[in-house]
Amino acid sequence: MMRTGPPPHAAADRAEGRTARKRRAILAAGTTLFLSHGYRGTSMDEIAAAARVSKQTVYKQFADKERLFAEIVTSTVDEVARPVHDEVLKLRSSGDLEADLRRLARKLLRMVMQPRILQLRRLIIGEAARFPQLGRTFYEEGPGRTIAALATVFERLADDGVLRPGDPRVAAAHFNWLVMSVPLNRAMLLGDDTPPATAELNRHADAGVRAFLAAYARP
Amino acid sequence: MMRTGPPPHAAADRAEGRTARKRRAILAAGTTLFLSHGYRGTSMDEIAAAARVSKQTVYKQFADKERLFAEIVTSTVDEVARPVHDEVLKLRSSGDLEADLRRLARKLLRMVMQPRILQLRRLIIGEAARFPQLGRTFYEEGPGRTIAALATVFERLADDGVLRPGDPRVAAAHFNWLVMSVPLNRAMLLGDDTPPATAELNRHADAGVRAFLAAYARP
Amino acid sequence: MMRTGPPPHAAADRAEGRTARKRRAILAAGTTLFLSHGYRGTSMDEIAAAARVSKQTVYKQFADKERLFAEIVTSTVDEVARPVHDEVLKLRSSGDLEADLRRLARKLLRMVMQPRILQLRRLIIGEAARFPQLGRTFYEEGPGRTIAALATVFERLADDGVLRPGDPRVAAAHFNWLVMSVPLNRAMLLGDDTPPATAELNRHADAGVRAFLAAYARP
Amino acid sequence: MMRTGPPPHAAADRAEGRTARKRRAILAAGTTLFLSHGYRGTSMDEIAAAARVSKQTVYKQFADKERLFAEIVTSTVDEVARPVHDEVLKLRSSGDLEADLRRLARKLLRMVMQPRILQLRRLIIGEAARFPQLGRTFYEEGPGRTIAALATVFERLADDGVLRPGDPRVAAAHFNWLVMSVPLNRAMLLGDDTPPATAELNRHADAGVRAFLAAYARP
DNA sequence: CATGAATGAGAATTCATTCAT
DNA sequence: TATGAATGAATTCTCATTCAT
Repeated sequence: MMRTGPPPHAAADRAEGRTARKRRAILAAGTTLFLSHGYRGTSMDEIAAAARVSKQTVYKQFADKERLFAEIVTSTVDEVARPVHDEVLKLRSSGDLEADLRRLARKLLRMVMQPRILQLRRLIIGEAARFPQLGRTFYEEGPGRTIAALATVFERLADDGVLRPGDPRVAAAHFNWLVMSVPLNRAMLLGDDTPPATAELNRHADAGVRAFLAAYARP
Repeated sequence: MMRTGPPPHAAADRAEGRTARKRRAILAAGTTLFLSHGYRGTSMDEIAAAARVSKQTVYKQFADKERLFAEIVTSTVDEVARPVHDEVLKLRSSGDLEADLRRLARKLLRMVMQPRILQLRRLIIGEAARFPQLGRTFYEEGPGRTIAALATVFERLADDGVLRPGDPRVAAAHFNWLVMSVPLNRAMLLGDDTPPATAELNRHADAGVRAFLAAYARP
Repeated sequence: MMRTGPPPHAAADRAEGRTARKRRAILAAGTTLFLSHGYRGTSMDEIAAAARVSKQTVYKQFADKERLFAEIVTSTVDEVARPVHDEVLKLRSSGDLEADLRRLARKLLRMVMQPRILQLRRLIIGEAARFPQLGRTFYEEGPGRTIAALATVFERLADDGVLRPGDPRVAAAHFNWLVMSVPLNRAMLLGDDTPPATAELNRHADAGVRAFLAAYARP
Repeated sequence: MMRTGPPPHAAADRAEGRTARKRRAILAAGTTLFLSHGYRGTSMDEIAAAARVSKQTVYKQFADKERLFAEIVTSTVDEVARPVHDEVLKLRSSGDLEADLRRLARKLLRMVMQPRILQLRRLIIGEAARFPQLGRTFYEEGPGRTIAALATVFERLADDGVLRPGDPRVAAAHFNWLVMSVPLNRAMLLGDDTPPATAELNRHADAGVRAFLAAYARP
């Protein structure tokens, strides 16, 4: 938001900004509505009204509902996947592996259990038949990327003799799902997006890490 | 409703049977359609047509679409959950724990990855916001029940010194998701319901069992 | 309209008749509207309203607008083409060829210049790009059939030495268009469907016949 | 419109030229679109987009869609009618009347069967109810003018004893339609604008001329 | 009781035309 | 003057549900 350099002409800025601003408003309104009422449960009328924009403007910016949906989902995936992945990349061995993994697991779990991500996951799963590409994108940018990054780390730890030898991708996947599966599946199915108490999430994370280390750490 | 004269048993039976048959036809048609096109993607017209029944008949049997949907999902959950649970109950220690768990894991995974169950899970997740009760039912009759049954078994195994002591419900949940999470999450998101080759599923099951035993078996 | 034979059950008749009656009302309303405002100039709403029928009923009977249009045009073509063709078939040599042809020409021209047929032809030509099949049908059932029937007659007349030898289909086409082209093209383009006075039409018909005989009759 | 200061000729010229160029672009785009999709099948948006011009510019130049359409059709009629009429005017008796008429007939028929003219005729006929004036213009500048010019020629030929005496306008109309009707009506109805092979057109033209001469030439 | 029709609303999308910048 | 947004209605088609026969 901080501008360095010469300020552009005010008029041009306002002119160019208006379209962009409307576009962003449409995306924001659509995101909220799609996430909470699903693809078919959201009408283009509602989106236009929520964005305080005419229906024509919506259709001028996005060819049709499918494409608006795809764009919204894709960009939301990007938006929510990035911080998760960043967290994985921050993993550094400090000597105390359990503490490190526990910190990571807690962080990841808390992120993944955010209402927005739960809704997004539910939305994508519910529309996977109609929009398989979106599911693929979510998988690759989400769990796929996390597991791949963890695998790289675990491979080094195995080389260093900290973890047992074996396919690091299997270990990574097991780590990921040991930490997340219990609360995540529960949330997916129960439709309750208010995140559980941090303490509870931590318990799940810690239990997962404990099982993971018992299975994969060098004795 | 009042019958005068001798009720011809055969006729009454046939009459009642016809109603029941139509009811079943509606449920069957609705199941197929809801599973493949979702709640909003399926119209009452389509269901009536597919069941070769008039719309009035549908509305005579089921108050409205929501109730028809709920009944269909509930009974489908029952139908698919029972064999899974039966499988868990068959678990008996034969002395070779790894072989026993492996057999169970393979069996469970193959069941859970059936197209019908994948579709059902997706349907329920996608509609969890509108029909939270259905998600709860699915959870309780599905993973919840499996994990609870496993927990009972694992508790005994811990008492017998075969498994390490600890909360058996955590162990059961970890077992369940170690076996299923990788292929299940992939299938949920990729929207591909053609089940993976048995060999591949077996690999996932076996890897899950191996990790589970490494983590939870008494050394 | 006269009924011979046993009158059907009143109830069944009324019941079966209702759907058929509505269907006919839709076709009638659609015919009028399409003929006078064209395909795009007529809305399904208008048709339903004019037929005093709900939109649903229209869509239950006809899958979509295109198919309703095709059905209407096809059946109107049948309806208007039959009497024209019947007229051609009535042609009999009475010894006075000129009188026979003149009578036929006048009859045909008067029929072809009926407002309904002019409108139909205009409608089909205007939509020929979108509905080429309809144009083909009109051509085959209309001019095509007339010319083919005339060709058969002319062939016999040539064999009898009344007409000059030569391709009878060319002679038939020339007869047809010599009689019709002048008033027909004028009407097509001027958009005026009030038929010219009979006297004027007769002049066109007679002039066409005269030219035809001068060209094709044995001297 | 009032210019103050020294008018930079170049700039003014460029400015005026730009407007004119845009106007021509709009006309060109509209012509293509109207000819191929009809009046109602073409939107002002499409025209503006195809002309690479803003919608405002279109409305600045043409009051509304009807007027734009009328202008386009009128000018297209002018454009396509002129060469046809020029051809008629070139008719000179070379002593061999049949050869002269045959050459003219072939030329005329080939012109009239150009895709652009077929489309234009279809467009005008299809919209004759809404835009009768356009049909009148087309008729007068097209067949009307051709026939009138031919009539002048035929009158002289009759005076010279080459053609039989009689109303030269009737002879001219018969000539015109004997040559054109068969392929033209076929094309109008079948909606196929790819012109028939020249050889086929020539056959139609020659057959028309032959019949015309048999009917109208002095023996 | 079951069929077809009706209802009344709402979906996505498009249109011609006009403001506002 | 020209651009994008807005308007406001219309179009095709579908839906869940309810009468009427």
